[in-house]
Amino acid sequence: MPEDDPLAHYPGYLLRRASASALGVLGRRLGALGLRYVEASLLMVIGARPGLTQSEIGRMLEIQRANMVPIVARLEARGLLSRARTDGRSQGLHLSAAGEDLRQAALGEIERFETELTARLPEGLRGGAVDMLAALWAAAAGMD
Amino acid sequence: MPEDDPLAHYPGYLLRRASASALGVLGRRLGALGLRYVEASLLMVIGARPGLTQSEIGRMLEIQRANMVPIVARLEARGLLSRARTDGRSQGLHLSAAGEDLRQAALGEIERFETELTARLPEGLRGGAVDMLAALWAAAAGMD
DNA sequence: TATTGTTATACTCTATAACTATA
DNA sequence: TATAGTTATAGAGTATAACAATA
Repeated sequence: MPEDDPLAHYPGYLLRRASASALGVLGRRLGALGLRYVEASLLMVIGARPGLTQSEIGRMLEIQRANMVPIVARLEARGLLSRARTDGRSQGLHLSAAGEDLRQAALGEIERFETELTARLPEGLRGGAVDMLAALWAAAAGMD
Repeated sequence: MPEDDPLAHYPGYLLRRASASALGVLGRRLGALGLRYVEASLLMVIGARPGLTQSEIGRMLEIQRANMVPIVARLEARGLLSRARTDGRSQGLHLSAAGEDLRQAALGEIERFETELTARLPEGLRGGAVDMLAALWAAAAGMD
């Protein structure tokens, strides 16, 4: 955006600024539902694939086991999810009715956000954003 | 990337994952130079536009005044930059010789990173990444 | 009154090491 | 030996409120 910003031609920088800007907006909207971004992500994943353990979800979202603990505990304390032992050490996560309601509300916000973001892109770029971002993710992940 | 990730079609999510992945790689490379990402950004900006104050740089990079203080102090303590009063309350920032050397080393890493990231994109997407990211940034910033 | 630099503080996210109990 | 969940802790990044000096 600002043409006097000497970093504006670097994709890493642009990725960071675009991400911070987008997540800021979405985070504030989810905050109105009482959810942080990461909490909404968990509701989405558990809703789509009930029974996953928190370790499995952590691997999927690249959140470490230790850092999953307070996130899941917070959602459980609010009665949004329940744990079902599948194993002496594993517990599958499932949404409660309240969790499912909140998941749908969050999904509505996320889809409204996606629609609005896409609508604000120049016409020629609208169709390709998701593919480009997926490709950038794959490219960066491959550099590890 | 993972087709069993139910969030993989949302640009906000992809932006976050791509950004985290890319910045992780670049951050580790800059770390080998003894720099954090935000410190390297400051070296770039001051190198390109010497004399800017830390408040001005903060506005450019969306870092708040209060949070600029320890960043600038750290770079100054390492002898990478100096402050020149321009005003009773303002101080323009300039790179020292060591700061300029480190800036060039960091720039080399950043450009190597950019080249490698771009090379890892599918051919058809290589040319459009920067424009797409700039458009996404502008779109998200406009939603504030 | 507004701005610069600053201090203090708190919250979120992320990272590591270690423990326990199960497999 | 490896894994799931957990605890504790430290490092970053980010946010707000307030103050002194200056414009």
